[in-house]
Amino acid sequence: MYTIGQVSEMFGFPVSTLRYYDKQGLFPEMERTSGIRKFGEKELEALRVIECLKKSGLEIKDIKRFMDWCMEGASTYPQRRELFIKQKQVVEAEIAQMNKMLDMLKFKCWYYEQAMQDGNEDRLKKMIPNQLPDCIRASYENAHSKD
Amino acid sequence: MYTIGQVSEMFGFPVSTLRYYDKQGLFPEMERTSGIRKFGEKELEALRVIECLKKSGLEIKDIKRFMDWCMEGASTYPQRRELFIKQKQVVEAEIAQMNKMLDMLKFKCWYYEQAMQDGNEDRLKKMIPNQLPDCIRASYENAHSKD
DNA sequence: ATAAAACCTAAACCTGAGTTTAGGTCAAGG
DNA sequence: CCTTGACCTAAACTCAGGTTTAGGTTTTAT
Repeated sequence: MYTIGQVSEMFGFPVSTLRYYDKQGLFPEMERTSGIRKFGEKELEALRVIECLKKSGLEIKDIKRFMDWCMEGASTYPQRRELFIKQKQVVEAEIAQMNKMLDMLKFKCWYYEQAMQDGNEDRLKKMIPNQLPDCIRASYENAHSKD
Repeated sequence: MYTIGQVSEMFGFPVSTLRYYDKQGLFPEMERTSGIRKFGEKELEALRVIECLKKSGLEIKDIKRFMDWCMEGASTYPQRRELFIKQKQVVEAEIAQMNKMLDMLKFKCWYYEQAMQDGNEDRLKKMIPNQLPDCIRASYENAHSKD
């Protein structure tokens, strides 16, 4: 069993955030001794899930709904499974998008490297895509394609 | 040259958001004819960069700073390059994290699939990591490792 | 026994990123 | 011409997700 301060250290969340999550109902089974919160293995696993679902873009109230399902027992397995399937798709789409952003960023890094060498952007601005070096053209085209 | 409504269509941003970005100074060179905004190629490229930098987690005021650098000319190439190098690292780290989240989500999908088959979580809860099927154990371990 | 450190609550406050509203102006088609 | 839809502004509003504050209790170390 851990105190809120220890959990804060372990996960790198401020204490105020853990209290806030608790208030939002994200630790429905947390115990207390004379008012003081006791985080057990259940709460640590909840925090791992919270971290994951938050990073995948879910709102607190939807995470709360998931915790409610967990309290409701076996009858909600289908909903919980559906949630994770959906978030898996969301994250896969996000990674794909991030990779596109990465291409844009790589292109811009190269672009400003060139601009610094040239002292201006004249040559770059006149350049058409097929004059780009191979390793950069792919990134450029990916970054400038629609969707 | 495009109107704000056309650009809204092209990029899928609400008109109010484009006006908001303009107000925040993200289109420093935008022209107008009798008060009406005219989006040219410069503004479209700015929007592509805005999209990219926002998705990489940059705040509006930092994007504004970048636009200011663009107005200042060749002397700010180093700062602009640094910005893109840093954001590239940020996005790379984010992708790595997303992949970890994905492993957690895959594990949870499998977990609830099993729970539905079993009708309860008894078997799953007693299971220790090396009893997991190979294809899931890797995800589980990745998802539960620190950092 | 006592003082410092860590815990507690409720409620006010903050921030970023827009959105909405109210009241007007502009331009393209009939 | 004139109307209708798209445009304009300033300012107020919204919302999620916390953080801060004020005032109090509990635990821990000396």
